[in-house]
Amino acid sequence: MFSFELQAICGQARAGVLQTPHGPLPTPVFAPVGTQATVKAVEPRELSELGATLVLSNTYHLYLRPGDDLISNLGGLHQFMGWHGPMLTDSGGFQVFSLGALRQIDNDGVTFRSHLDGSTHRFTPEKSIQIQHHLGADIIMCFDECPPPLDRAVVEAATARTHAWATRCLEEHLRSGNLEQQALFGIVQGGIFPDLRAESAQILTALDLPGYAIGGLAVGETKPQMLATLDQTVPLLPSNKPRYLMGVGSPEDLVNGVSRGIDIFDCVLPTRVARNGSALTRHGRLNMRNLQYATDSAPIEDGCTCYACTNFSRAYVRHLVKAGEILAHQLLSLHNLHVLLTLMREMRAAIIDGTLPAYVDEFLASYRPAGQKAQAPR
RNA sequence: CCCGGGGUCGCCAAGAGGCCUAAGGCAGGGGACUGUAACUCCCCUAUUCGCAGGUUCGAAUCCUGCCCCUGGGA
Repeated sequence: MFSFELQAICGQARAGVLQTPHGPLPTPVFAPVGTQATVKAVEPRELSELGATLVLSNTYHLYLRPGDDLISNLGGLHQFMGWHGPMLTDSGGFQVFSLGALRQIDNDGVTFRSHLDGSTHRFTPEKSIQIQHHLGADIIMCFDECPPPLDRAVVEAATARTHAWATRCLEEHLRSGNLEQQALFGIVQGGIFPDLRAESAQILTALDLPGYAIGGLAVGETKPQMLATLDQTVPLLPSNKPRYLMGVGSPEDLVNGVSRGIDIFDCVLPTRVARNGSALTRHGRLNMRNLQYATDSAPIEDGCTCYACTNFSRAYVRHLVKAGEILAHQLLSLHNLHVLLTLMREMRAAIIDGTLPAYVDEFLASYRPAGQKAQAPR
């Protein structure tokens, strides 16, 4: 279980397959985020139809509500949410820091207040692993501290803590005897500081975990800083194990990540942005509220084969968005996930064909990142 | 016809002589969103207060006339 086999390598990029208890997971792969045991506005059936293979869910949220023991008693997270493919749970570290009010960090763990009712809770590395055992995802994550990436002193302290916690996570995981059901991934921290990243990678790889994540990116640094950190950090991770870039990303981030040797991504962006009325396309982002789409009979994205694009006009989608209709969330989430999942499939094929560099060049040449207005080709 | 009430941004609505080149909300226009606190956040949107005069150093605010809504009575 959890063997990782590389099928092809193209530059730094790899195409592989990770074996999980819920089936083989071809990489590179993008995982839609289902924080509260649901990918918002998307049915598991639709996820399958979109070709999603890995779904991320969340320790912090499910611990607070409905409770990890409840989920465990009902047969685990797969059964509970009706997703029967590979699944990954985040450790709760990121959420404790981004959501939990009045958090107090010490070397043993974190005390925080629930964002739901203000009640006080405490996560330790052991607790996070125990919760993740209850949930039962195929891939579970070490409890880490995700600091703002630019403040060296803060990053240094957080990285040291993350290392100590990783050891405790592994010990707790070993104690559980769950090694055949769940793979525990480590998380490299270090912000944008090469020496801290190197130290982090070295300490964590020594634990010989079945996979490694790069954490602490896309949280405030610039794109060039993120790419430089990837360029520097990825080669320090074992090449025979999956590499996971946490919380990323946008279409261009996926392309840049895959070409730098990342195997797994997750991101709320496609579904969150969908709920706020934006469409991702392979040329850039479209704000579907814009007046220019009011009478536009073209699909969201020309040539797209998703359900939203093959059945509805921009004018209709804009109407749904403006009217605050739930279907707007559904159609845009579907489309945005389709764009990213298709992108990943195409890149995987290009790696196997050995044509990834050309694919990447072509993609980036016609892509305008958010902030620069995308063309809306007719 | 008589007696009241009212006319401030597309809609609702503060304001009652100088702080009004007029609050706020909605709608509208634009932007944001990267290990998710879905339906959020940020920016923009009336030199003008029914119309015309007048009083005043100064009027959306006071006075006069007219127009238009609205309640009651003939």
